[in-house]
Amino acid sequence: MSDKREHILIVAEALFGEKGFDGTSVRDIAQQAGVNLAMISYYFGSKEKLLEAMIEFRAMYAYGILEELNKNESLSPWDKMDRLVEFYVDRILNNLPFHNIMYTETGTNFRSEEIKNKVIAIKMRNLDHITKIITDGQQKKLFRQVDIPMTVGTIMGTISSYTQSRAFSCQILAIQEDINDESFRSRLSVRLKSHLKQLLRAHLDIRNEIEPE
Amino acid sequence: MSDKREHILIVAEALFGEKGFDGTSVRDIAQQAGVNLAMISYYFGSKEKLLEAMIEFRAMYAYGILEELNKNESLSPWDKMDRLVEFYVDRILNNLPFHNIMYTETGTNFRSEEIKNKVIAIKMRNLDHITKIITDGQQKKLFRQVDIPMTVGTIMGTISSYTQSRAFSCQILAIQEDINDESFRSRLSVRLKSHLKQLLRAHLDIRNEIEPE
DNA sequence: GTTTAATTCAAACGTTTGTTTAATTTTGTG
DNA sequence: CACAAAATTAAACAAACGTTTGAATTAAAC
Repeated sequence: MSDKREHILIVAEALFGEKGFDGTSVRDIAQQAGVNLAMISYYFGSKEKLLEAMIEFRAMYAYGILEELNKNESLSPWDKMDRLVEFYVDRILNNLPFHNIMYTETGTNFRSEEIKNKVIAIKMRNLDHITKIITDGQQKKLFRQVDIPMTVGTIMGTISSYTQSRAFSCQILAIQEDINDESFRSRLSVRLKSHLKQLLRAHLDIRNEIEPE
Repeated sequence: MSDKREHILIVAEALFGEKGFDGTSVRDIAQQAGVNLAMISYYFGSKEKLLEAMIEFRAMYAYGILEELNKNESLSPWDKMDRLVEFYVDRILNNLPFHNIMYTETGTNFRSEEIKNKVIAIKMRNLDHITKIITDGQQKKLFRQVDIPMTVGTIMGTISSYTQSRAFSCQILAIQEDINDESFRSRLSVRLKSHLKQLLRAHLDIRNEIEPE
């Protein structure tokens, strides 16, 4: 992939993440990227194809890491869950613009069938990996019976609920608003990881099986 | 509020929820509502003010219910948490279009300072109510020490992660896609409530306090 | 019934939108 | 250097955008 093409993708990612797909014009992108307006059509064909290319571009990002985690025999299911939490929090916080796009632009109706299929494929892959870890823990009599897709929704949803708006998160979490982005992400990261680990430990522990009332 | 004004608001809500604020034109709204294009400016002043009016309109919605729940002395903290889950799941599933707008349109940068303040005010109010319930449970030695704002994020985030896209949710939850909206919401409701109650029971129970390692 | 205010309307306003064109410059190749 | 392909440009395109206008209609008040 040419440098310029990639540069446009990264600039567009920041703009889409900030102002949304419909809220960003191709002129915005061209100007911010320092290229001629016509280059977007030239490289991608259309604005929508650009979004598609962006998803393709970022989807490659995490391939392998989860596979590796799953195959690692030396880690207990508990360790794997902890690492899973760390992986997702880090990945999302380090790719906030793209995550915001996924979060925002995949609403009720997807922009195109291609985009819809790509996004769903990514999410299904995630679900598969987490499912393997949890069922493994269940077979080893460490984890109790839980609704696995819902548990995945809880992990992703908790992270997402604090990555959509800085102003909002600072207010709720009592973080001063004027710290820089790096510090904000770092504080949010610590807090999310610690909460999610504690939450999942209680949620999954077989000793916390609900007694029939 | 005049009938026509309210009718425009409801139509706009459905459209914004489906196609986003920027993705919906005032002409779309006018046509769908069966009113003249100029009536939107006439009633609301502008498209953005319409969104503001919509938030105002819906924000009134839940006032009182949470206050009542909190004051109810006959309910245990556990009961209150269960009712809280039911309340939020029901409220969000019964107002999916509006919830999608809040979910989508309050991204990194809000559309205006007024809207930002309104939305944050609503969320802070929610946080306050849940905080009261949880701290009450802690004082009664039923709940353990948890990160309350994060716990709220978990509740809201879990629900939101399955209300953004029907296609996606059906796929993940293994629900056939061709059932009607009513049935979909009903099945999702049951599953969300059961998962969240089980999750929070384990998460909050003081008997699940983490032993220092 | 007359007058005043509120509502509705078709039409037009000036911008901005995504995309295309056709000419020009740059680059790579023999 | 010469030539073809790729990259870049300014300009223009039609369509869609949010908003405003001013006349026409309806409703309310006296």
